[in-house]
Amino acid sequence: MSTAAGQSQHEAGPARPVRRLRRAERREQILDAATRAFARAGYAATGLDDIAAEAELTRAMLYRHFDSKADLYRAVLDRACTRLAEATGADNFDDDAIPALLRAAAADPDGFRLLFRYAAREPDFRELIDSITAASREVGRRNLARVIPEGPWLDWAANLIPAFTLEAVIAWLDAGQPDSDQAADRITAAVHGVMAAAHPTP
Amino acid sequence: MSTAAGQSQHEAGPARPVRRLRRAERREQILDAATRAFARAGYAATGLDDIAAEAELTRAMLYRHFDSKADLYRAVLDRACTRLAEATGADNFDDDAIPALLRAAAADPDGFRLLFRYAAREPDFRELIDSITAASREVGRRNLARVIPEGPWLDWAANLIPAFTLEAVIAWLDAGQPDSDQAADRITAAVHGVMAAAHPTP
DNA sequence: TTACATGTATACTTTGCCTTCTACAAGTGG
DNA sequence: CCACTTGTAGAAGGCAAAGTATACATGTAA
Repeated sequence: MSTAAGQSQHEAGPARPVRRLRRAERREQILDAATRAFARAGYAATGLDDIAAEAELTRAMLYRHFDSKADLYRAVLDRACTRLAEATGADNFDDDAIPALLRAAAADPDGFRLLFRYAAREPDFRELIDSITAASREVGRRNLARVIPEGPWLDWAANLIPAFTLEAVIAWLDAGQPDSDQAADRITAAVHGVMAAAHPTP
Repeated sequence: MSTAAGQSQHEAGPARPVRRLRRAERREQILDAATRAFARAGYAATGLDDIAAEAELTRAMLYRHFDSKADLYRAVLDRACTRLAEATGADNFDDDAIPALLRAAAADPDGFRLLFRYAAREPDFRELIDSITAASREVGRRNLARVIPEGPWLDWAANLIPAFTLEAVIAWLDAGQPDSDQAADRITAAVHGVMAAAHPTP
């Protein structure tokens, strides 16, 4: 029976026809799946089996596209960083900064969450997004330095405001991305509120 | 030479006299060290060797006090939760909530950071602090429900405000814990700023 | 001084998961 | 038809870190 005419896999069900993709497309599809999988639990807590399952492939295929788990993760993070940079543009924190962030987050929610909820806290990979976070902190600090004197409170505000902005964007994703124009207004207002509170005294 | 009269350890240096503690105290000291070690990189990225080194003990001793790495981690988190609950009191988010949070964070900075920077994102242990975060979200939601209509924006604000408060406290720890009274004022003001921004229209 | 709790030191086993390898099946294009 | 690519299936291999075991040293208290 089983050795008769070679049936595809395990003779289960109506024999799904096996999706074939060309190399470059499969690579992208794997990156998509890996982004989703990693975004659920971070690097360490995500096994290659989870990723393979998410991509509906075997583990072996992952190794035909990436040298190692770390390599795959780096590729995922790199792509997410690139997309983020593209979607936000080289905009140096002018008034369009927050709408740009929202666009970026909406364009790649899993990548966004992965970058800022997990990768930012993973010692081995933090460096990959440090350029971004360091830049935003620096810009924030320069803006704040006009109204807050040098000292621990400036440090506090300069760290807090970018972190808060990201939290607000992620909370917006979690809330189902309602009305992005309104979201931009609310987040902008909230950031101003935090900045006002960061002042020493009125 | 080396086999002469049994010298304590490896004949290195002036033979540190070996700190002996009674079981309960050693346990606490291990929990302290483990809290510091885990607070640097989270559960997965911290080895038992890191903890042993931090505690200035051998790995073997860790197993005389805890059954496993997971058991040790749970003990660390439990203690941090307990301390947090004690330091904040059962105060249901009245005006003293933020000063209480600052007191708690100052009393156990490593535990505080560990709970909210790492444990909150670790699938296997998230449950241990969920009672806390869920409660704070719920209280926040009830307060907000008076000024924000039911819907995604209420969800957004109810998630964001507790997260923001914690970020603000951690940023205060990172900034060197300057003047906790002023910190309470600024964070309270900032929270109000965020709440104001969360309203639909002025 | 004897018994025990606390500690060091180090070698060993186990386990989980990444990683590699082999064998085979089936679409695709020249 | 044939070479090539893309795919499955599953068995080993290998390694790092968790966990176990044994032997010995030394304060402390009955």
